[in-house]
Amino acid sequence: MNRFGEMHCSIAQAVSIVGEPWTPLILRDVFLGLRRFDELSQDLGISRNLLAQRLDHLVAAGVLVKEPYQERPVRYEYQLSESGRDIVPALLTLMAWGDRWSTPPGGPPVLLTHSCGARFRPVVSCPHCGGEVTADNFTVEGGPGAAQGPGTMVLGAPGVASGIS
Amino acid sequence: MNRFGEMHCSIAQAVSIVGEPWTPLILRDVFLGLRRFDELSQDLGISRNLLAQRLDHLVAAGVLVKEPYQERPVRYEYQLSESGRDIVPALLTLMAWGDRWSTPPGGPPVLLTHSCGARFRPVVSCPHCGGEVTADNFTVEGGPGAAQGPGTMVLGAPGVASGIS
DNA sequence: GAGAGTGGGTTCATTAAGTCAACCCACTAT
DNA sequence: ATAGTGGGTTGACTTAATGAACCCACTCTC
Repeated sequence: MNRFGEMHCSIAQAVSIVGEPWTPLILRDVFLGLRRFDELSQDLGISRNLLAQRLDHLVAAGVLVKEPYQERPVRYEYQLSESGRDIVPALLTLMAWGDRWSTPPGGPPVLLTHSCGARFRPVVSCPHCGGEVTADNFTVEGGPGAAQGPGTMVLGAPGVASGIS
Repeated sequence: MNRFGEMHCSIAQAVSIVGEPWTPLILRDVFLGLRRFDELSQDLGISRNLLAQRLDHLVAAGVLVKEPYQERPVRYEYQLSESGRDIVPALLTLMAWGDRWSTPPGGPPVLLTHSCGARFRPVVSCPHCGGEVTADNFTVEGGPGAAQGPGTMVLGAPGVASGIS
């Protein structure tokens, strides 16, 4: 796609797909039930050609699937694919951060309720111990796919670690 | 800043700050220990004027702080502020998603180790029950700050819910 | 004390991307 | 036959990103 897609960094990979302007909001709307071109166009106020381009990109990336919901005339709707559904929690963590650091007047625009019944604020945790992950309590090191290249100098040297203030 | 900042949506708020091209990668690098203009410029291969602009933006948004680390001549370094440190877990979830759906040949470029000792893949969970949050097991509803406006139609009507397939 | 080096930028011309309004087409409903 | 709907495309205009060059204050080396 763009140059981010060529970097050996999973953040860059994710950014090459969901880092384009509007894309996270398109995914949010599709998740929330808006599936048709015109609904998205109206809700977001995005220009229609750009919306068409973004949808194409997301379909090509496998994040959305485009399916006809009627014949004559053929009409399409967009839905989240498996990878699209899998990115929803990541969007939630971004939302939680936005809520925390730039809450609009009146309080948070949305509230979340988990299937356990609790209203919750999403946290990132370690699946082994269940503890929350923060900038201070984990380390990073180069993995098997680490490589030198643009955007990855800092990881090129295996063993580089961080965190644990 | 841009039009995303005016939307009544916390995802849009987050996107208005970290959704600009390069910004997530700048934050990643600063977190990993690159703090100086030239280090960032070299690692990312970003043009220098754009890097300067992004750093200014991030400092203005309170995500980074700029501090002199020597006098005569004055030299500055950038570090994560509290809100900057708080966004790191959100970047991890994006990274995990990138790892899962577009792993580069050779495996994931980085490995994470939690303070509990386990090598882990970050998951998003509900702090009350500890259970993982997926696209299928939570609901969304308009909160006190919900408002009509561009980018928020779907949330304007309180009570809109989703999830729980 | 002349020249090279370093850190942290700014300026400028070129190219790519986003925006807005208008248009198009296949079909349906009235 | 006319108007409406869904899902786009086209084209002119404006904004943003890129790459290379330049600048300045200061230090280090000879």
